[in-house]
Amino acid sequence: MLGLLSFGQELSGYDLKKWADWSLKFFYWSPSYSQIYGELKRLEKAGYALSRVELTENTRGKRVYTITDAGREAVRRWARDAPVEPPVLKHGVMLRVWLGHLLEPERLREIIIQHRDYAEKMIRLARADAEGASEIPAWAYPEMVLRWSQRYYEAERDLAQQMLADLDELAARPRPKPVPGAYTRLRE
Amino acid sequence: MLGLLSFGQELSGYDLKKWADWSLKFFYWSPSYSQIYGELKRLEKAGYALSRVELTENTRGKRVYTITDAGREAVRRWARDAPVEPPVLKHGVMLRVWLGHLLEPERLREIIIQHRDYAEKMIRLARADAEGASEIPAWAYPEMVLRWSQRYYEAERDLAQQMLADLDELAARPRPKPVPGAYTRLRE
DNA sequence: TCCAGGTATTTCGATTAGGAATATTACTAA
DNA sequence: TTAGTAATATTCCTAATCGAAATACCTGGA
Repeated sequence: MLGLLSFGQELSGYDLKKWADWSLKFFYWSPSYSQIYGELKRLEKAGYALSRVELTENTRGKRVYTITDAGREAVRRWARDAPVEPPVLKHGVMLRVWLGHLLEPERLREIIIQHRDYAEKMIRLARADAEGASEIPAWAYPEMVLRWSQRYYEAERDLAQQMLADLDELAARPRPKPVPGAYTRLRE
Repeated sequence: MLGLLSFGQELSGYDLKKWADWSLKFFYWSPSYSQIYGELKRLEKAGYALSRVELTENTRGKRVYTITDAGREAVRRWARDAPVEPPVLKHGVMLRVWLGHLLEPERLREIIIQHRDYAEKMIRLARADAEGASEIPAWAYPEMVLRWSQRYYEAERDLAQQMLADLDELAARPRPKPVPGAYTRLRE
């Protein structure tokens, strides 16, 4: 949240959510509204953000937040000093492949193909976002991440394609004789 | 959890946790103990799992669970019919790059290098796990996922390397003249 | 004038995380 | 033989988080 505010604009909770949805979609999840509004209050109490109620003519008021120097210092400290955590991945598609023994091979193929198509969609989205390359120096980093995202989803697509090939190879493989009791000895 | 049980062994909550930690580490998170023990009770109540207390000589008892036919049918249904959700990614490293304007360029490099090293470690781990390729047919799918994981982390490593190059390119880039007020017009 | 859709925030229950607490057993080294 | 620590096994508790719905207002178009 402080990271989003660190670009310098005044933002409402609603803005924060929309912007997080939009800008982090390729590499991070976006917190829920309840999370955001609660956190904004805590940030203000902690002195990391300041709010005021914006009352434009014939608009209902909204509370907008700006980051304070202390807040900027706090994100900066986090970005600089927090331990580099490994990325968190929850790959439902791979979980399904992992449970391949429960599915018909054709259904498994379909699932992987759907995932490949999803990756392709993400490539197009990232490419579209990367179009409007601006001259503003602060945007240089988000743009770098956009390029990374493009390549990431290209890799994801290629990986899915590879897996389809592996699946064919598995289907063609001569079946080894079943060992008696094999399934109960799995943990050795 | 049902997926883990679907391989056929009797497992305790503790086993479940350890096995989840070990077998899903490349592509999925592992639920917490509290989650697991609570869920096991619910699964039993729902008729998806059966438990008994194992009391070997001079061992303290432990409750072990097996999957029932209804349980097997439920995971199978999930694996087959549940909508193919996009993978969830929380890439803290990219979040940091995105906030690159808050860091010294050298620190950013260090962070990316650490991430590349992490990817390399994961490649080695996946390779090591893939070594013991078994003949047991049910293992074929986990092994496919292992191969996928290897390639996934290879891509992650290459992507990090690319990003280091991009970073150099950015540093070498002639700085555009700062536009007055540019930072406050970011949202247009 | 009506309705859909976007803006803006709050509320609530359910889920999940994650660590501490509690025991017991197994292994290792002094 | 004993002391210590690592591993096994489960429970408990608090805080974080989700996600969906509820509320309400504003705008634009049919």
